Amino acid sequence: MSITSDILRGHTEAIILSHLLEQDSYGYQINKDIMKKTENRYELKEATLYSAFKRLEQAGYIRTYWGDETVGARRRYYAVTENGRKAYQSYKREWEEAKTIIDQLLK
Amino acid sequence: MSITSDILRGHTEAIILSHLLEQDSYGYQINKDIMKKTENRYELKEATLYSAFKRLEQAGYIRTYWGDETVGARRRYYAVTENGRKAYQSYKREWEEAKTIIDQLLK
DNA sequence: CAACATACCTCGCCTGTCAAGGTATATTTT
DNA sequence: AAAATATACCTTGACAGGCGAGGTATGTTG
Repeated sequence: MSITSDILRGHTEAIILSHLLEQDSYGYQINKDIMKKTENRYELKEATLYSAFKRLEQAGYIRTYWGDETVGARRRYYAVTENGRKAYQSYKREWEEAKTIIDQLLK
Repeated sequence: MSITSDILRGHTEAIILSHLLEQDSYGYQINKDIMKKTENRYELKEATLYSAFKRLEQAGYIRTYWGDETVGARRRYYAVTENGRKAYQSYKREWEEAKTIIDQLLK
């Protein structure tokens, strides 16, 4: 991993929501997907992931259900709710604004 | 202020260094300048500012000296060191990479 | 003379990250 | 068959940065 977590801090929830908007998924898979998407430049650590799930669920942005695996370990799937969809749009706008501001300040 | 602090977190030191690279300055002024530069969309809170100064000085990225004001309150000026200049370049590269990664993940 | 602006600074809480640990099942290697 | 690895879940507690709230001192303005 080459990116320090403090810079990514605060984006975890948006990253998860974005990923779940593509399709429902589960913790272990999301962790692997993020690494793959970023070619190992960024890893969303498991502990970070699960604490974000908790916040997202409490906020009503995601809901969960158990997969019906007949083989292998059980999987807890996550799905974005309607409120989550809206929250994602808001996160995204915030990111665009933050990007502009930081770019302005780091000249 | 419209940008949440968690998104800006971790950029404080880079923002300060960038500002000081333009010219030496002091706490109160930097605080005002950042607000002006961002048209009040972002405020670097004083407590945040001073704790960042401490870290930057401890890291050897800035040095300080007292202004020679004959009127008004005394001012503690900050100046970027050579190491600070290098650190800034590093922060900047990190920011560019983080930007790419987040843009990739928030589709 | 009260209020506000300039200028400095500290303390302690809050929150997100994550190392380290744990559980259980399935597959692959020795 | 035992050991190692991979898949999958989860919690605890430490740590660090941000910042609200508070403090000090001087100068200016209504």
